Amino acid sequence: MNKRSATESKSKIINAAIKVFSENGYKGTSMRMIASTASISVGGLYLYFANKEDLYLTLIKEAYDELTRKVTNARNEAGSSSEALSLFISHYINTARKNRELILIQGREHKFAFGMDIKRKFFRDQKNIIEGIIQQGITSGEFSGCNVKETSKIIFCVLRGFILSLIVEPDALFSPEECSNLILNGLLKGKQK
Amino acid sequence: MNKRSATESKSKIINAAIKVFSENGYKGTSMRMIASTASISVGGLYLYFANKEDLYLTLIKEAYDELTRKVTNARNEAGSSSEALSLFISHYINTARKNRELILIQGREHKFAFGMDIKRKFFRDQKNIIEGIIQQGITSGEFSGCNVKETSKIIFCVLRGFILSLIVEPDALFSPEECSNLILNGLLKGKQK
Amino acid sequence: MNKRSATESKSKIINAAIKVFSENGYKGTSMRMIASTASISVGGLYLYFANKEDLYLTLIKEAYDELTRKVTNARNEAGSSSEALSLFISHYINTARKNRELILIQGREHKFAFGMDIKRKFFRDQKNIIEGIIQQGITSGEFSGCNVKETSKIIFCVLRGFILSLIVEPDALFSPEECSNLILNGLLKGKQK
Amino acid sequence: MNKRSATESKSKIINAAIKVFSENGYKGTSMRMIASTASISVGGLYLYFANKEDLYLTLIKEAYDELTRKVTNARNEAGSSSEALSLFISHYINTARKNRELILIQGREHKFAFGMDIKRKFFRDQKNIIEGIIQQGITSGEFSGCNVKETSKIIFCVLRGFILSLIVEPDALFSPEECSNLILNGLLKGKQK
DNA sequence: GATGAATGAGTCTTCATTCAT
DNA sequence: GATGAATGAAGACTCATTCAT
Repeated sequence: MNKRSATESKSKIINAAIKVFSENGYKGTSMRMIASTASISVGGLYLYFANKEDLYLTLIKEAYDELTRKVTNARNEAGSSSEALSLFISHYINTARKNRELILIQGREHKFAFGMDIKRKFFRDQKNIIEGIIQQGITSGEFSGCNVKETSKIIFCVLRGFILSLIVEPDALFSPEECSNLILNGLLKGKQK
Repeated sequence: MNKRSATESKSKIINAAIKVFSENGYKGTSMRMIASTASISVGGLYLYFANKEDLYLTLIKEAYDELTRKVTNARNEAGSSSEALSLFISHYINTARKNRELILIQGREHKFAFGMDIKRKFFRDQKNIIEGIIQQGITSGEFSGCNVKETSKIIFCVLRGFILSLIVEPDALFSPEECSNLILNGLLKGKQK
Repeated sequence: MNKRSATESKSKIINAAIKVFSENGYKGTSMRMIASTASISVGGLYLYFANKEDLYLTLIKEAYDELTRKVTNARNEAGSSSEALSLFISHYINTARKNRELILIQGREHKFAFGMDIKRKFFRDQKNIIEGIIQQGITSGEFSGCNVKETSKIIFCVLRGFILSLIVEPDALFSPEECSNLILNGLLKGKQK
Repeated sequence: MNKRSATESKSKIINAAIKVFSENGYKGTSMRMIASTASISVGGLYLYFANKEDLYLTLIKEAYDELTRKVTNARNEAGSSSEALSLFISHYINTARKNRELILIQGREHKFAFGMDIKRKFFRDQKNIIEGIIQQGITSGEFSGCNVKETSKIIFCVLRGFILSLIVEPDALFSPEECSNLILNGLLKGKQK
């Protein structure tokens, strides 16, 4: 019966849960797995979280909030729209890379019966930020007059795909710079960079 | 008690399994769910598949093979590299859209203890095809001299993200044309289309 | 994996459940106890009943129905009101004695969160029958003009107490005849029997 | 961290336990519930009672003792046997009504693995008192010559049923007077009251 | 071939009890 | 005295798998 402070235990649990959930998904993770990873008893888990769902939700909420905070800043720091988009992309990707656990964002195996409101809000927020950047670029004459909504969906999908690759297939990871470059300039020749 | 031919039963099971797995994930799907969707008995499932894993593996293998077949053709049908890439993208996306279940490809909730070899091979194949198209475009002077490996990873990530969106958030879906356009031309002004 | 017919298994479970619930109460009974008493696996229980509550409810419903049926007949078979009451009492007590499990009727340990509607209806029905008998006895001049409602409550309480004694303290059981006698004649001397 | 005297804490716990046990039964009551009702820590409970069972036993023992004390007096206060019986009944019922928690006496959900000796002794004592009253009434010529043992069992059952009704179904409660009246005079006409 | 009753290990969750502070 | 974090066994329920029919 190791006596730890409440906060210490809670953070041990959170870290363990992030690790185990991200490796095995929601359904594939048992409370026992989390407990043993956190070096705590099964019952101990329920001292800090009402149930498995609550634990999971806490996790993704935290991850979302952190990413949203960083990414929002990106927009404000930038001089031009190109720069804003590049910053957005690299913030997003670097945060995801560091917090491999962010993959949770994309968790999909439990039918989204819960937590979907959190997730949807997050996705909407992200897409709005991208749309804002692109719209501004078009208005300022920096970007060509593309379909804003479609384009931001595509960009968002690159990032989503990146995160999924973090778990599925680490070799698939690319650098933020190359990504910005492709999105800004495209593949075809004849664009003055 | 229905007397069906073996193949008929097997295909009923496969279709049911695709539907149910794609909606609920691997862990979220029970053999009973598959059986009842296939209008067959639980025991009947084990007449055609050794176990749940075997059934799942059969499924993704088939889905992969079909997509690979279609996508490979894309390359051969095309006149230019741009066209090849556009065809690849639209084949990929349209197939995925039609076979919503393809999302299985990306399924991640069961620790990848099995089936990972199949998946990895599939991913590698896909990326090789894209790399081939890009390389050819550069060689022929059609594309600018980008980093082939990185670029194809990014393109692959868009597609992967698209598939994930199929389940997660249908609003996020974009059109293949817009996607090809962005990838080919980029966002910045000043490219003659 | 003994193969029994569905009905056979279900009745084995019901009998086991009656026995175990009546001995240990709702909370004090585990599904494992019922399963092992029924010589069936734990999972087997859930083939026939959705959950513990469902099993319990089925039981008390059946017990109530049987008792109500028997007791209703009592009234119709009797010639006089005295006889009707005596028959009611002996039917009630004998049925309860035979189905020791009837005690479930009185189960109280789970806060009555469920099943209370069934129980209440049963109690109301029983009391109505007694009231009917007493009222008729008064009308016909057979009984003295007592407070019908109060009196039937008291009689009902004797029966309820009898059933509780079945579990708590078998020595406390009395004969239906003596009970009828006391209720009809009272303790005081000077009544011509 | 409240500094209370030991006796103060102990009585707070007892009161809380009476309340909670009587509402939820033995198995339905958790130590945490008692602790929080008593505004004490979980660990604090174990400072005064060895375990849950000990706490429960202390409770029913106290409740029994109180009732026995009151009811014993009844006998001594009375002039006649009729009066003694009436007093016994009203003391019993009124005490029970006031201490709704007395229902614990009848608690049945925990297999009676423990506490049964206490309970049995209590029941035996009560019945002996009733038997004594009846016997005396017969000897003195006040009561008719009924079967003493059977009759006292029946009377005891009315009281037991009354207590059970306290929880199960408050509408079923009757007045002590009516009860005494029925038991003394019976239902049939022709008795001079 | 096909059925579906049966199994039992495994899942989430609760709770009496202990003990470092 | 008092606290409350920690434990682990036990409970309700699920599900992949088997097998008698």
